[in-house]
Amino acid sequence: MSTPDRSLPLRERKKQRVRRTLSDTALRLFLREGFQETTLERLVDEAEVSMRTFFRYFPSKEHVALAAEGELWEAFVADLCGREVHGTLLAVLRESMLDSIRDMGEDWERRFIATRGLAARTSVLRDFSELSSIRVQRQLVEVLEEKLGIDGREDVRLRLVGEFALSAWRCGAKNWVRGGRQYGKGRGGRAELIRRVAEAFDAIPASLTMTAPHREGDPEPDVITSA
Amino acid sequence: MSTPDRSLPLRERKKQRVRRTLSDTALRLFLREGFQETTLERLVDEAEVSMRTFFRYFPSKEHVALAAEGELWEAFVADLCGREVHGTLLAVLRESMLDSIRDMGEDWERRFIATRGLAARTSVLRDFSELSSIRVQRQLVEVLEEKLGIDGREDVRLRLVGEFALSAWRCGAKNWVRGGRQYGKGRGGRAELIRRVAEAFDAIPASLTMTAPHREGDPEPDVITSA
DNA sequence: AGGACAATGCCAGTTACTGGCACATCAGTT
DNA sequence: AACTGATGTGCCAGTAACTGGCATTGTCCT
Repeated sequence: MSTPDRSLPLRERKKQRVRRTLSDTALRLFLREGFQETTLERLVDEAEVSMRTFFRYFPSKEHVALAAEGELWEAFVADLCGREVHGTLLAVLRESMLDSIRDMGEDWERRFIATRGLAARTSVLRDFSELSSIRVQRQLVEVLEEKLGIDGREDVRLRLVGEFALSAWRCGAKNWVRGGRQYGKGRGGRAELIRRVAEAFDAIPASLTMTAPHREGDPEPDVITSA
Repeated sequence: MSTPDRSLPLRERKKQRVRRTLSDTALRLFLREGFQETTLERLVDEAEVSMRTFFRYFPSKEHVALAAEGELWEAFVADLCGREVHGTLLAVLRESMLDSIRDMGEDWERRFIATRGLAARTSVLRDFSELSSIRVQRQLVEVLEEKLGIDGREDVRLRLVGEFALSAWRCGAKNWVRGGRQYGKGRGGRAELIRRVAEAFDAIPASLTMTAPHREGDPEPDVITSA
């Protein structure tokens, strides 16, 4: 339940505590009673802050539910900003993303797993989560444009690379949730998440040339046409 | 402003007319006064239906604004369902998407352009549009799973292919809007859209191996590492 | 013409979210 | 310790998207 850093000014510590109380309480209530079913009124009552204050910390009900995910994206963008770019851009994004996951605090893992479990059974949160990933992709491209001096509008490839990185994330994360459920506790931790996302990144080249498997009754396939 | 098909039963024609009135009025009002600024009350008043009826036609304010886009996705999924799969999946998706754009009705083009212009200056609509594209991607993968007898959870590549197709769409459409604005009227039509999306599809392979351009002051780049 | 069914309108309610202002709390200064 | 400016919080009243229920109207079929 990590206490705020002692060295920070009192005011700052207090803010962090409020924020944390809100997202923890939210996660607890949402998991127990459902996201849609829990009203914000109930939440702010439980967390003992006014509704007005809630909205000073989170811009929406969805944001507080997926706070852990938001923190990851913040870290990811920050990591990318301070990273030297060598080799293929896709490889850079891959490393940056994996490192970001690795470097999240100890407590983050637990919260993120809960968050994902919640999203898995709440369609509006699934939507919101995917939307967030697209927003991150936009930021990503902006960072790269800045770093490389390329205009993403001139060179389509830049945007595409951004898309692919987040595509890999979405696929990896999706399979991670599923795997976690299937193999019970112990699995489904951070290491497994990293493995899944890396796996998705690595599958990218092969997916481009993927063809329909030959099933009985099908006519003979033509020569493979250009992608 | 295309009148509903004479052969359809009266009831059906009436429904189509209401639907059309709603989306046309919405587009007109939103373009003139802004999406956020126009309340649904104003819209249903203008279209002369009750608010309750509005929600029987469109599940949200966003949906009516982006109705034209929704129609495209509907057509796309339908096209893919009735399509034989030969060659690489990505090529199939590419053709299916381009054909769908080509086959949309005459009137669609005008509405779609307006729709996109609106989305370009309304952040919540941009978000919603991208979210829609992700939803389509989900459907797409389901269709392919069905057709090919592959489980997307077993083979990551399937989901990735779906992601790439819609990535290409997003990039292509984005550049299309920009290009349309830049070169004035005449350009920015359907043919141009198709060209842009095709261009994005074609840039996919090259984007995987894209590296940072060499800028003065940079150290010598290493050998390209594996993606 | 008349019954079945589909679409619409009306009304009253819920809930996420916002602006404005008064009040409280904290940091730095004297 | 009191003073001050800044920063954070609570309260209140409001808006606007969306929903359920039921009576009413319109369309189809025989």
